Amino acid sequence: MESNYLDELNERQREAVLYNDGPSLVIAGAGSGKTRVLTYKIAYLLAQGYDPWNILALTFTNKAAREMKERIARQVGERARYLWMGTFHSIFSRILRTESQPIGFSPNFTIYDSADSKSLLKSIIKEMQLDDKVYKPGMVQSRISQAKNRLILPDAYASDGSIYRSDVEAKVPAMRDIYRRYWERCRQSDAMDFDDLLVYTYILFKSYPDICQKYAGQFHYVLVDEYQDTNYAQHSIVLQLTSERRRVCVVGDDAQSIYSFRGANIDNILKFTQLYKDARLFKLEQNYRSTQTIVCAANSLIAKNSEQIRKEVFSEKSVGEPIQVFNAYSDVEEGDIVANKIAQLRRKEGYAYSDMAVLYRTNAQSRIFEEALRKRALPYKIYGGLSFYQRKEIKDVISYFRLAVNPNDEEAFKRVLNYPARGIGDTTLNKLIDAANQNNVSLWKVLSEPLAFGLSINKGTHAKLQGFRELIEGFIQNAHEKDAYELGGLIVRQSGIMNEIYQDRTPENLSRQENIEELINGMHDFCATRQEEGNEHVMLTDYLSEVSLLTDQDSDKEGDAEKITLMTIHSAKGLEFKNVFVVGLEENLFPSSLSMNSYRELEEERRLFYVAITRAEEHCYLSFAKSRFKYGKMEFSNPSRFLKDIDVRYLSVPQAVSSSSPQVNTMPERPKMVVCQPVVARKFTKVSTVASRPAISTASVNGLQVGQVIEHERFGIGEVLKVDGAGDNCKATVKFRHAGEKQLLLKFARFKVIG
DNA sequence: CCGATACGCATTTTT
DNA sequence: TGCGTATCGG
Repeated sequence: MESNYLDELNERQREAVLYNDGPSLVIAGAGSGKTRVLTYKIAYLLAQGYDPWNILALTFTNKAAREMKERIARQVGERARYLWMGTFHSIFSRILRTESQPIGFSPNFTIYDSADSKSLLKSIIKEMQLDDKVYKPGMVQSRISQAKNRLILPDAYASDGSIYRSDVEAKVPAMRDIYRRYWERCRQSDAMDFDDLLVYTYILFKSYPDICQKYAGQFHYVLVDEYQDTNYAQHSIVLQLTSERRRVCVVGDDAQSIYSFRGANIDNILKFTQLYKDARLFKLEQNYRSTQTIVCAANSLIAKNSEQIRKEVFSEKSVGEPIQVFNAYSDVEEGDIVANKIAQLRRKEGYAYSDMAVLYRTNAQSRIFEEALRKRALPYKIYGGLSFYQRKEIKDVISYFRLAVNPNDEEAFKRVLNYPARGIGDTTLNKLIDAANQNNVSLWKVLSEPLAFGLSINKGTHAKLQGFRELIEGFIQNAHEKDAYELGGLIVRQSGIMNEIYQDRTPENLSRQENIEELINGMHDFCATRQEEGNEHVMLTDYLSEVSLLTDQDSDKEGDAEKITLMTIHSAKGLEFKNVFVVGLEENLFPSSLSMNSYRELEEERRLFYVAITRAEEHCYLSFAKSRFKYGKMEFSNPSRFLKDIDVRYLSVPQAVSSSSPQVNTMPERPKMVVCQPVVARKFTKVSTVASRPAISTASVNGLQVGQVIEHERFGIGEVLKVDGAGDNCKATVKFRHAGEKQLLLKFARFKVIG
């Protein structure tokens, strides 16, 4: 049994798995079987007599944790269930909920997502009467996040001269005050943001050595995946937990460090070896994923970076074909080339759609490829965009849940105080906030004892506020008695959200209803699973603590089986596809003055490109467009400088891209489109309307009727469900075969009626 | 307090 | 260009 899986490893991998006498660092090149090493190592530890609850394995995504757990379960069965395996954030939140008391939180503390913390910062900036044009909430948020990632607390932040100087230089001297206020407000609300989960874990272990001892004692072996993506806070906690026992293995690849903007620090890998001087270093250099050409091309690119741990990744797979570079004239043509190539790969070489991925730098770049694929009726799925849990109706419902568990939660409170509308407006809310700030208490406390906190409001408002208080109090009562699923349904009904949304059946409302139903169904599944695992009562708080750390990257939606994947390079990390298209490789994708100013960023950009290429198993295609529309204007650009960093021997280039790229200084002549005939679109200019009845007059050439089938230039073929509005505001709701339901503003829509 | 219009701002983002 | 937020008027 034991030798059986060790045989499946190469020599390097086996060494890394078997060495467990002290700290170790595994540098795992792209596609070198990193996850395999981690899973086998854990299986090996279990076989060696470690108990699963004594092993802590930290990952960055829920998905990675889940996959690894499944793979281990295949090796060792039931015991895998008792491993401490999860994301940094989920493991630490679990610890923090158990140990919440000493750091002054309740076990039910709320986790603010970034929208919550941004909204809190916004109101703090407003209250401090600072200009939000200067103190941009997003910027303030990222500065605070950076500080937290470096474990700099408000006091240290305020007293640090160099930080203050840099804030003054950035014209934001009040940063330290905002930070302190933000920090206090979160505590007031019994809430932590994502960074706090790390910060407070660190504080907890630092201030209470006995608690640190408890966990350091429990975790006989600690493993960390994707170590190159850890920030200083995560790195420090790993040290707190392992410095005594020194049984720790971190796995990562410095060449794939692409999250520095989130505080990830490539130096952590180097720091690790400095702090654990005796750490054994293992390098996994055999790539099992890609052809030799792809591996060599990727190597030649990354060799240009100066900050790296030297390694020579190699492949013993076939040589493979050169990486093909597509040199398109326009963005539309780029889309056409890619879509045609995909169709060809499927037709001539028998690849499945799920074997192909289109990777781009930013989500905004997806559109042109969507259109090209849709035009050819090629099925695709697109990652990114608004997550399920970010949708308005879901956030509303969850806010009620959050209040039921923690009424001090300020962001949830503000969100639903007047949703559904109950006549409590901004004026009243501001009075509440003022009173709360005056007395350093939460909004809920003010609401509970308005007189004690000197809230001056009229009788009607008072009654409305008390109505809201009673509503929430009822939920709190029920939260102790009912299980999550039951309570969820009750809250959706009693809060009035149901009424609000089931009022009319506009398409938006319909989809909201579906979303809320999906959420409630999800709660049902959650309760059922937990009950199977032996938990008798699954409380709302259990559900919330899980759901607030969930992103919908985690849930694979139905029907993703046979589809082309469109996603950003960042979210493609850890995945692999037979054929990969790396698109939109222009030089001036971003204004170079804003970003790309430091050498480090340049190197990271190269690593990003490296990650993109190494997703490919068999074919890799690179493409760029010399001209594209950006913000409605035509823009011209040269191919990315990083293209030139790849050794030409591995490229198949239509023109001289690699050695001397064509300089585009003048308008290039646009060639005739040969690849694809554009859909003939007729522009709607005038729409005649019948007064008072929101419909377009019939029969005229420009008229659009319910039931008609149209072909839209971007969305393809669809059926008209509804037409309303007048004049320039005339809108049509159309259900498209591939794009779903869309609202079209007829003034701008370009389509033709085909039936 | 809600709707309609006006303005301004556009990276990547595992948690 | 196209969306998300700010502001004004009913």
